[in-house]
This record gives sequence, C-alpha cells and structure tokens, in this order.
Amino acid sequence: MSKDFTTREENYSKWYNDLVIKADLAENSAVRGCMVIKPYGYSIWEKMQAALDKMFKDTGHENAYFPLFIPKSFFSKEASHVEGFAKECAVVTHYRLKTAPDGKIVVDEDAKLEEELIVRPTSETIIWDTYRNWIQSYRDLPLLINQWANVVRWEMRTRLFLRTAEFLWQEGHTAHATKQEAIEEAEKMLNVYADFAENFLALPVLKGVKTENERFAGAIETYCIEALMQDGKALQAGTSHFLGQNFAKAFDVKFTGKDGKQEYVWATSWGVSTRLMGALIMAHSDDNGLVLPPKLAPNQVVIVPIYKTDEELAKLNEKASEIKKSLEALNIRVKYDNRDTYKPGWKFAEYEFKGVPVRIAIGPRDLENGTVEVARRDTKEKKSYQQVDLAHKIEHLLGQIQSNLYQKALSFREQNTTNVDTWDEFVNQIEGKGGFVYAHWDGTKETEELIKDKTKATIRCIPLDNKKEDGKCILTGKPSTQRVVFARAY
RNA sequence: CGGGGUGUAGCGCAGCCUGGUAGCGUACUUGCAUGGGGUGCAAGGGGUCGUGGGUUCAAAUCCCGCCACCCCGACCA
Repeated sequence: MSKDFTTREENYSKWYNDLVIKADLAENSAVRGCMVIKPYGYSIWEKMQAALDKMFKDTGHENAYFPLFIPKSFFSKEASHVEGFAKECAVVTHYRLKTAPDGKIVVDEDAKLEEELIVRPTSETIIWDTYRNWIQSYRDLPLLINQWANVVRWEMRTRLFLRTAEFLWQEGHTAHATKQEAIEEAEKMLNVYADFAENFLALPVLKGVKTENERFAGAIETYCIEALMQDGKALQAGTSHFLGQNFAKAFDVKFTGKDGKQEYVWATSWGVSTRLMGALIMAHSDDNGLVLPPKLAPNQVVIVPIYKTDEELAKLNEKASEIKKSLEALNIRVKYDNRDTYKPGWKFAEYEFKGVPVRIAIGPRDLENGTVEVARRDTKEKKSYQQVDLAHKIEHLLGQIQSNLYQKALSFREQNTTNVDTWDEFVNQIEGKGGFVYAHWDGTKETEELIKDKTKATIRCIPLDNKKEDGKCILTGKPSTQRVVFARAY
C-alpha cells in the first residue's frame, strides 16, 4: 500500500500528495478541483470540528445554518467584497434539465432563473441580509453565530485539502453595538484559533494582522494565524476579520441604542477550513507517513497481537481485551487489530503510515514476562513496558507525544526564522531555506507587490506582539518603524 | 488562459518509433507453508488500450479532431 513512498527531500509536493492519498485521507473526485474526503480523513476533521465547536460554544456562540445559494444582487452591495470574490464564483443559471431530440440530457433553456444564484464562496452577504430582520435594538446584540458549511471558490489550481474548489469550513458572523466590542471579538476568536492550533494541532502559529493588500475583501482589519511548514513555506491557518460597519451599511442593519438613536451595527467574521488538515499533515509527518497528534488521532493506540497458533491467539485476545478496556476507561481511543488476514509486520507499517501515535505489540513472550512492546510514532522508539498499570503509563505517553510534537514544530520554526537587513540577504534567505523572514518594509502597497514579483515572498503578517524598531526598507531603503514577516506561502 | 506532459486491468507502468489476436509489477481470489517489522511458493480471475473520425486486408501502434487529468505560471483560505 505505501511502499515506494516519495520522501520529503525528493519532492515535497509529491510527498504531500502521496501521503494524503496513501494514508486514505482523501482523493481527487470525478469533479474538477473537488475532493472526496475518505473516512479516515473525515474522522480527523470531525475531531477538529468537535474541539473547535466546543471552544466556540464556550465563548458564547451558537450554531445556525444559512442557504448555499446567494442571489447575485447581494454581492453587488458591498463593493470591495464582490471585487474580491467575483473571479471565482460558481453560478446557477437554470433550474431544469430536459431530454433533447438526440436522447441526450441538456439544460432546458426555458428554465432560466430570473436572477442567477451564486454558490456561496463565503456567507457575509446572505447572513447580513438576514441579520437586518433580527436586529432592532441594542438588546438584540451581540449576535454571536457560527455556521458549519461547505463553500465553493472556483480556484484555477487545486491541491488536496490545501486548496479545493469546494471546501468545508466554519464561518462565524457576529454583530456588535460598538466598534471596540467587535474588535475584541475578532481578537478573541483569533486567540481561540491560536489555542486550537497549539493545543490540538500541536502547531505553533504567529498571530498578526494582514497588510491592506492581503486583507479579506470587505474587511477593515484581517487578523490571521500563520504556521510554518517543513519545506519552509508559510500556511495561513485561520483568519478573523473586523468588518467595521461595511456590511451593516451595505445591508442596512441598524439598531436603536439605549439613548434612542439609530446606529449601524459593527461586525466580525472568522473562519478555519479543511485546509487545517493540510497544515496538520505537513507540520508533523515524515518519510514513513503520517504523524498525528494524539488529541486528533482517530485511533490513539493500536494493539497488534503476534502469534502462531489459534491457542496463542485465544490467550492474546483475552489479554488484549483486558488492556483495551483499561485504556478505554481512561477515554483513550484504542483499536485491537487481530485480523488474521494480515501479518504483524504489515500491520506495523500500516499503522505507522497512518500516524497512529502509539502501538502496543503483544506476543507469547510478553504473556510469559508480563510485558508489552510499546512503540511511539513520533520518535519511532520501541520499549518494553510492564503490564502493571499500563493504561496510566500510556495516558502519560500520549501526553508526552502531544507536547513533543509541539516542541519539535516550535524549534523547527525557531530555526527557520531569521532577521535580515539587506536585499541580498533577503533574496538569499527566501530562495534558500525559506522560513519566516523578519525584515523592514516601507509600508507601501507598491513595495510589497514589487517584492512579491521579484521573490514570490509575501508579507504573511505584522505580528501582534511586534516591537517597534527603526530601520530601513530592504527594497527601497525608506524608513520603517517595525519588521514584518515575509515568506513564500501556500 | 499561456508553456510542458500524460491517458493501456483497482493502482503503478511497458508495448507505439518499425501496424499482425494485450503484457509486467502490485493489488485481488484459492491452496499450502509462514508469522516479534511490508512472507514465500503455486494456481486463477480481471482490460470498450480516454473519445470520435480517417488510412489499412489488419490500428494500443500511423494521421486528424475532441475530452480529461497532472506539472509550471497568473488567482487564492
């Protein structure tokens, strides 16, 4: 199944693609740019959803659902928003098919829609059109709503999980009485994303704001979390937008304040997508396959029996079930694989490839000695453990693996973060090792675009915890007050 | 949309140049042996050769059109 697997060094991009397919996470579908998420991949996504959904609810949000289709006219209401999405919209123009004289199924031209429907690329417009009726008074605020949905953006080039024409995500859309409160909400949700990335994905992220160029279409401020992948490229892992009153004005959403005066509502929106799957895969996996952090692994532990005879298997079944139960009592997700159709070595390789954090092998020798063999996926280390109190030891080990993955990713990021002060250094760094490059920039759109044209590097963000520092723009030499983070990105 | 490439068994590929009844590896099925890191041997099943047309006694192979997918650019979470 996974022999002859491409290594990261040979071809990082092929490694990623092969990994996604061979680890059974997803595959390309019959539809251009759209993937099928397979059960194993989907179960990881479900784990992410569950964790995020809880975090959203713990911060006061509720789930709702809005239509897949958005009337075309809605898009024209917020000028910069439509501009940002116009080039990648799927449009529904007809509502009926018919059989042509030659027997082929064709679109019935008589069934043309009065107004075309856009398949949502994001839901601000339909949601704000709805909010108009929901919000009258300051008592209706804040309105804190999240939606789990699929969206469509007709991308020209797609890659499994990282960029697909249709993807799954959540989008939060909140309405507030004051500017300050909306900004706090946008920042709060950015922190939720950062916590999630660090605690569940085991992935350290930079928190920052986007430059005007990179800002979400229709936003006043776009906050983001940026992660560094093993090939030195950055991945935007989540965004949170302060939308000001742009959408309230476009959709005429006003509320009456305590003072009896009418004012436009302040808005935020924030989202993360199945792209997080891509981040997860690229952050930790190695040339032996997937490496999953225990908190998101569908199976945290797999138990493999080693035996020759049916009698041995019967004894091992008994012992393994006992171990399985003791682990499950601690809420550890365990699979016992006693299929006779595959050999132990095959199973070892298989679970390793699928990233199961801990493998327990147990054979006749272990039964005699009261031991098991425990192998951890992150370090590939194998150790013999006494069966006594095994469940607690495994629980502890899972915690260690989770934090080890985070530490490893963190030190990778540190090793691949550099300060540069001259253009030559900058080009060398971007074209060599890559990584996050802190450099001075004169603050103009033109310079940012010029740098992008010359090096393919973009400003990933202006970090929130940035310290002020006088310097000169690496390209123009004009004065600058702080360093910003450059990288090539996905 | 520009440049390059590929369509042959579930998957990966050879065969094409030089036309002559479709092959390899793997996966699958069956049997026997094997079993502490992808097991060996044997037998077996499976293909409108992307698609439409043309040339020819004969086309996977030669010619023309079309379609799909992949890679590199412009666009992007």
